[in-house]
Amino acid sequence: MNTLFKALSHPVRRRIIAMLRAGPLASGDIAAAFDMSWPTITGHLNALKEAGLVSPERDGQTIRYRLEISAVEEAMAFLMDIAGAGSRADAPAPLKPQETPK
Amino acid sequence: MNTLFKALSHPVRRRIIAMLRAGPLASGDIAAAFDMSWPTITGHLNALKEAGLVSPERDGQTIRYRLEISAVEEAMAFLMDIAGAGSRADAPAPLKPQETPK
DNA sequence: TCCCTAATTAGGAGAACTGCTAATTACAAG
DNA sequence: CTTGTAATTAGCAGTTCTCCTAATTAGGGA
Repeated sequence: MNTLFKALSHPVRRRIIAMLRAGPLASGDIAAAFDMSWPTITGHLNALKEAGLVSPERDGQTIRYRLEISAVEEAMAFLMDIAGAGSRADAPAPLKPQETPK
Repeated sequence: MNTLFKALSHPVRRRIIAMLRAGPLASGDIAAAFDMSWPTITGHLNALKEAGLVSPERDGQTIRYRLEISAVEEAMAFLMDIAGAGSRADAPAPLKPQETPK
């Protein structure tokens, strides 16, 4: 959960995710879409991978990254949990604690 | 959008948001719920405020923070946009660009 | 084997983040 | 005005993030 939101907190990483909506892309194709060095993009891809947001698949020389919807849904679940209960004092039942930050 | 996800990326800030689901709370009451100094919590509240996730209201000496659902919904909209279009190659229509990171 | 392309890892500089203590502001009440 | 409580701002140390260039790994083809 922690790495998930941290991964989402950088504009370049969010844009990479948006690119992958249409389907898997090679690392190089992603890097080419940005005005940054390829190693920097690799770093962002690693952050996304660690968060479970993407997964790499090797195909010969190229490595293609696929978007993992389930991770996106996990983040969404957290937000729905909060948006669901308004700021009214008569909230129904706050649900389970669901997170216990150290 | 940027500050929004950045605000959500810290466990303490997410827990503060979760606390506010039930209704507004005073700064001191929030600080008391954590094992950290009050000024540190003030810092987190400022981050949440800048992201539009909470808004402060003064009432005498105390300052109460209220959760702003609309900001939560904004973040949710971004995620739905992505989860909506799967990783299938025949995606319908990627929607508007909606974000153009520098 | 040797070379080329695809991609990652290593290492480091500079900025941003996160926590603290001390000092300050804001309000209420005597 | 002075005192006390609520809360923020100021300033600083240590850590993490973000970007770069240089070096390295991995695979495909001559």
